Amino acid sequence: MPKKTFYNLDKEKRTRVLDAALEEFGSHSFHRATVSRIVERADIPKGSFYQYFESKKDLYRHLIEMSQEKKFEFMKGALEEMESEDVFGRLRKLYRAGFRFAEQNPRLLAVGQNLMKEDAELQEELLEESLASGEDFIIGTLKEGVENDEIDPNANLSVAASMITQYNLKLVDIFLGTPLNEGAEEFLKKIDSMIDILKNGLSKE
Amino acid sequence: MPKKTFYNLDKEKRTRVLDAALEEFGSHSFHRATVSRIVERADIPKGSFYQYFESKKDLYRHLIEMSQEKKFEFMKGALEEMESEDVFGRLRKLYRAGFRFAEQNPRLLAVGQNLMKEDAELQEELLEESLASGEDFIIGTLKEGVENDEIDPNANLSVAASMITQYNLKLVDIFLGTPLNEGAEEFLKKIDSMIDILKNGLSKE
Amino acid sequence: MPKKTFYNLDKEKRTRVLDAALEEFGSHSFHRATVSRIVERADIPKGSFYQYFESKKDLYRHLIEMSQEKKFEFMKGALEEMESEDVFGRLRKLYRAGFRFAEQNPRLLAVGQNLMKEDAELQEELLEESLASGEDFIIGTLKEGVENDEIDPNANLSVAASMITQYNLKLVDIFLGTPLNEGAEEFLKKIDSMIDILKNGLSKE
Amino acid sequence: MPKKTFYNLDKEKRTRVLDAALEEFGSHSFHRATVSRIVERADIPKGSFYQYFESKKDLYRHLIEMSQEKKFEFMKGALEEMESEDVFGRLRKLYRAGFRFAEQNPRLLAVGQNLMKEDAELQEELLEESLASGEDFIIGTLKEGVENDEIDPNANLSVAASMITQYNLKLVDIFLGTPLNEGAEEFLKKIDSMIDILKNGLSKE
DNA sequence: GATGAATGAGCTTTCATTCAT
DNA sequence: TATGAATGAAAGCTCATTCAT
Repeated sequence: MPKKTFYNLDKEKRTRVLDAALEEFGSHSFHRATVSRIVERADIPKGSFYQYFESKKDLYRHLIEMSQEKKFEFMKGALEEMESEDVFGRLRKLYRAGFRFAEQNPRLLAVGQNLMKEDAELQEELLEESLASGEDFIIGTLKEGVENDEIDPNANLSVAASMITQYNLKLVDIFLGTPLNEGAEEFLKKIDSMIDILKNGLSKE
Repeated sequence: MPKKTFYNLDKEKRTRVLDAALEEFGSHSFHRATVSRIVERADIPKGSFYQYFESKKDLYRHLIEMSQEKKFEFMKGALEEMESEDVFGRLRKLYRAGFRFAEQNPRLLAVGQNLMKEDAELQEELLEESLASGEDFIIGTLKEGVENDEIDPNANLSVAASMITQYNLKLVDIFLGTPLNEGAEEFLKKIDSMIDILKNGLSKE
Repeated sequence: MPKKTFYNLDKEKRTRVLDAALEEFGSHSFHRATVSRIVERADIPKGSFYQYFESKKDLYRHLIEMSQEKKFEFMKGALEEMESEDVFGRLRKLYRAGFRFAEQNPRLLAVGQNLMKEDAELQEELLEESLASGEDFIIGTLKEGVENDEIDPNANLSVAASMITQYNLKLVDIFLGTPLNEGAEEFLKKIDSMIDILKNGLSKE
Repeated sequence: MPKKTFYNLDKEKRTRVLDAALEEFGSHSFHRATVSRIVERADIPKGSFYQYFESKKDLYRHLIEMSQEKKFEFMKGALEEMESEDVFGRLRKLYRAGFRFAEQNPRLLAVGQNLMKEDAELQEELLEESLASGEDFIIGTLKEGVENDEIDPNANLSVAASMITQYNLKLVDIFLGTPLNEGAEEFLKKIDSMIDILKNGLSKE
């Protein structure tokens, strides 16, 4: 956790620091990111950095948590209006909500994506249970599909969920411009195509 | 490219160096891998390293290329006997061949997997077109499926191909023991499940 | 010397600061003690610290002087009732009084002991003449023993006095639990043994 | 242990590094000693330091061990010719030998003396059993005195041994010029006086 | 060509003290 | 006078690469 000195900072400076950190951790892995570049970009003395944060990891963890909270907050709305839909309609809405979140918080997305490429060790340390929970949520949703006769009860839901989360990584990479940043339309079409493939692939009959 | 001095080395030494490098780049990302550990493990002087290679990256690039060639060589056989099958049967065989390759070359696999987690920048530099080419091959195969009336011509083949390659990353992670190393059987079952989902998902009608 | 702002503080706060300082300098050498920990423990702002004291050393010096005064005050009583005894009886009482002081002011003792392990430079700066004066007092006492025919006039009193003060350091270390904190009884027995050895060692005949 | 690169250095440079280290650790405690000053004095790049040693502590440990070995080597001779003497004669010779060693290796002495003023933790880590063994050796010698009827069997040998080792610290301080460096004669007289006091103090009758 | 020592920029972190309000 | 953020020099250490023999 950042020290309270950080929260006592005036908002402009706090923002400057967070922006510099997002920029740094969005474009470098945790280990390659440097405090020196962050303080330089934020235009604060290096000593100040350690007045605000315990360590480089402290700041990183803060960013990750911020990102998760923000995304959770954002997704809550989407999740509520999903209730009525069938299971694939819900997944589609979930993805579209994710896309809107990404549009509004591209750097947060980049930080998270970089974390996904880190040591398993670091991931576990920072994400704790939340890593698995993403896939578990998908599996849960698919199970409801089975109960509603939308999904073949013999389908391997665990594999399907992995396919979804893995393809999501690809989407994020694409979104972040790796290798190329396509337009929103193109993007939403990809989401729909994936959902359609899975819908057909898993549906009863 | 390694310098010609490297190729002048007797085979035993060359192997020792490559083995040490595989070990290092298989267990560390490019940036965290150190030349010191490689030369120590290979039991060669540090100066020699730079007689053989231009730089750390030079060796890394060589490993990546070697790995790709070796895999290509290995897959050629599998590809030939795939001719007769239908498209999903071929994909299944492709994956099973990939699995056998992985079993025989786990460290090569690890190096490649680590590269997938690197900076986009580094990936582009080292993989050049070959990154896309893997996906292109899948797309080509799927296209044949369309022509043979096995696949719905309206299906988004590019998305399907991405789903396949992305899920492959997951399989490799599982294979390499992250997060858990399951038995071969379990493994092949996952492959089959994925193929089945896609088969249903993409098939005409 | 502390600034007058320190003396303007209400007693409770002043005590809090001194306690925090005793704790810190009792458990760390001067150089390893940190102002940050002191202000944190005393629950005062860091800026205030420098309102009260010129520097870390200023506070340290104050503590040392306080400690010496307090000990001197304490010992005065013991010294008075020693008059009637022979010289070794007096030394014994001196030590026992020192032991009681230690029991009542263990942290003061620890601070002093830590100082004894500092750079000679720092010691000289802070202790000035008082270092020697302890030994001089012992020598004075021994001289009286010579005059009273209790001590051999040829004995090297300076060496004897050093032996006493040096052994005292050992006792303090033991007392402070380094390497092991024995019971009071054991402790007093050691004092007696030392006195006995010296008594025999120095006595006439 | 220093790395083998250190031992491969030409003697002049190796000496320069060791001299710089002795100078640094002789005049500063382990924690206050800095690698920067050492490399500056030795006139080597900082990177080289870490080619030669694992860490600051590695070098320090080496110095301590060197010092102990050297002293042990030196003392062996003295110990042998002590056989014939009575117990106090032996202690006297021991001290005189120690003094000669000090004269020839004053900086080694200073390093050791600084270590005695360190954290108990650091001492234990670096000295392991050898710390206690010094006092044990003295006790053993005194015990022989008891067996030979030279020492009162009721004497507290443990206290006597502590007095000896503690006074030794004082002697070393004096020798190293803290507070003042006296002549050799004066010095030897102090040793004799201490031995005499103990001899009388412990002798039977 | 082989060797292994030399190099130095850069890393994260600490902390006494000063500054600005 | 009180406050707590600002500061920057300095610490130990790493490592890819170059240099000298």
